[in-house]
Amino acid sequence: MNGASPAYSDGMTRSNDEVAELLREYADLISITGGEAFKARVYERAARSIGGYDADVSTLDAKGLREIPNVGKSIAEKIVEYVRSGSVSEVEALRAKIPAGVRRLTAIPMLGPKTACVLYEELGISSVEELADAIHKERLRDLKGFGPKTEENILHGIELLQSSGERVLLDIATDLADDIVTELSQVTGCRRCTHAGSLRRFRETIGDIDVLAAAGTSAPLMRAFTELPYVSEVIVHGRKKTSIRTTRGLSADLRVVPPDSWGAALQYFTGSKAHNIRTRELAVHQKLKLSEYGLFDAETEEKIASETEEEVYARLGLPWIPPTLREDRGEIEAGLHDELPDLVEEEDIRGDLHTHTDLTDGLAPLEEMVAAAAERGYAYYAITDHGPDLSMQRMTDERMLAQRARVRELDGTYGGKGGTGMRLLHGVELNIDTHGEVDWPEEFLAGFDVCVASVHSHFNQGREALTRRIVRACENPYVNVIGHPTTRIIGKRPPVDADLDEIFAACARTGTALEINGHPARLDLRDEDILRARRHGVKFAVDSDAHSVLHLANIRYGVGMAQRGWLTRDDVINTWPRTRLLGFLRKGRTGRK
DNA sequence: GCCGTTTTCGGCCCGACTGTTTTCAGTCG
Repeated sequence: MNGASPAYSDGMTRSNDEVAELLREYADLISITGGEAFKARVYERAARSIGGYDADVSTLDAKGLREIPNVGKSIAEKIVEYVRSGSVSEVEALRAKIPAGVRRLTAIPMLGPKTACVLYEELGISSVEELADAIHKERLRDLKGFGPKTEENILHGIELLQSSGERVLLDIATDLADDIVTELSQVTGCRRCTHAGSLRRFRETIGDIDVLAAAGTSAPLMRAFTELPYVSEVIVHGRKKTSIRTTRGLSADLRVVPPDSWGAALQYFTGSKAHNIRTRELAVHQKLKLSEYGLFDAETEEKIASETEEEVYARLGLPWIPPTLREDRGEIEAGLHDELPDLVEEEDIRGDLHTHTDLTDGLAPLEEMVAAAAERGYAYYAITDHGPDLSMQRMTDERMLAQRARVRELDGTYGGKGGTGMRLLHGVELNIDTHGEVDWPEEFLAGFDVCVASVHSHFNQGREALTRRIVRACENPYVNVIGHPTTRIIGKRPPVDADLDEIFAACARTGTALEINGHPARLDLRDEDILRARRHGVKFAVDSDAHSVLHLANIRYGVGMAQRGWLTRDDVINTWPRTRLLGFLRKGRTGRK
């Protein structure tokens, strides 16, 4: 419930996303009407499976639908009904009983389905506004279980909801988490401290920061945590767990555990919730019990494993599962069959294929960017400033050729004797115009080592035109990488409405890589699209799209996204040795050296 | 309502914290 809803309205909702949202709503309505809890959970699970399923549910029959995990006879029938008629009678029946505003009440922190149900049935409250009004008129006083403190909490919750702390981007959350971990690590008695939660899993946006610490006594850590300079409010304050709200709009949880529980606690606190439920079920089936304190024999309570994550997973019959896979998207099954992917890691990245300099809209001169890239230990590095189509960048043939000459010189310095061995590629970020054409004719493009091509404008062209436009760019024999393929800006601009499967097929067919852009506001492609593209046999380029020296480090977020898309080194062209990469970049071109 | 190297029926994750209900339900992660 109250999961991550994107801050923008998504123009390209897939049938799967529509169905998933409908099932989530049904699950909430079951909870609110006092239905069986496990039934609601099944619908939530099915919603998640469908959202992450690669085939479009509107193209599947009942038999095909039932192959989706957690989808059985009943849910398959509902999906068929939805695809055929646009609605599901049983969902409509509950909608008729429970106004939409009642479900909305559960978005208030600390107000769940049970409370929403009581408020509606006893007082007829069916919107957040009515609830605030009722509290001010003291109408909640007569209800059993509602005291003055509860009223106060609800009012405060409404305030928070209305000034809603949006989920924040990965870099913002990372900075705050690093800061908290650094501070707490210095507290006397702190044996270990790290961040966990969705940040450790590299989710694209972060709702709150989870920090785990190991210590014999928790009090000094809890105190230090609540006394951090940017704490605006202490939400809960206990011996084992404390939650704060910060002035940076993010809240943070601290859990303190005994040092010998570290592994089990880290496993628990990393999540996801769905992954934890699956691992705990796995434990139950083996007559074990898994909690944040360890893996125990269910009967004797004897502790079996707890010190490291590896041990805990091993005793469940699983290899260690990388945090980026822990979303219950098949990683448990893959682990049981020893079929987990050997994920690409940041150290595997041999070079960045999409970066800018101050020749166009970057901040740093070529020499500084190249020096910083060499510092990162790259084996190769591409400079890809904008072409002339983005006219504000004032690019000309002459400027581009002059940059190339300088790149070749620097390549001699770095790649030659006495250099770091890093080889430079001269590239460009082309603009894909409304017809799928790019900035220069083929003769000029032939001079580049690598061409990234991206959509920068006319995002609302319509699905067919946009799809054709990007497919056309893939078919250009000089275009090697489609940059930030959906052009989304998280929280600001929705992804373009295009037929991604058609684009993925075109990329696979033409030998064009899809970019995984590591800029924290882009993260484009996102994880679910990567999973789908991978099944088409597409290759990927994980890039920083750096416009400054500092932003070269953003490639780590791209790697996080690639891992969430289950990618291995073989899937990512910029992990390849230079000769293999150059072979890929030659694409289908003829007559090129 | 789904699911099965302990089950086609009988199960369905686990613990912390809060407020108020003197023993626990609700919510969260």
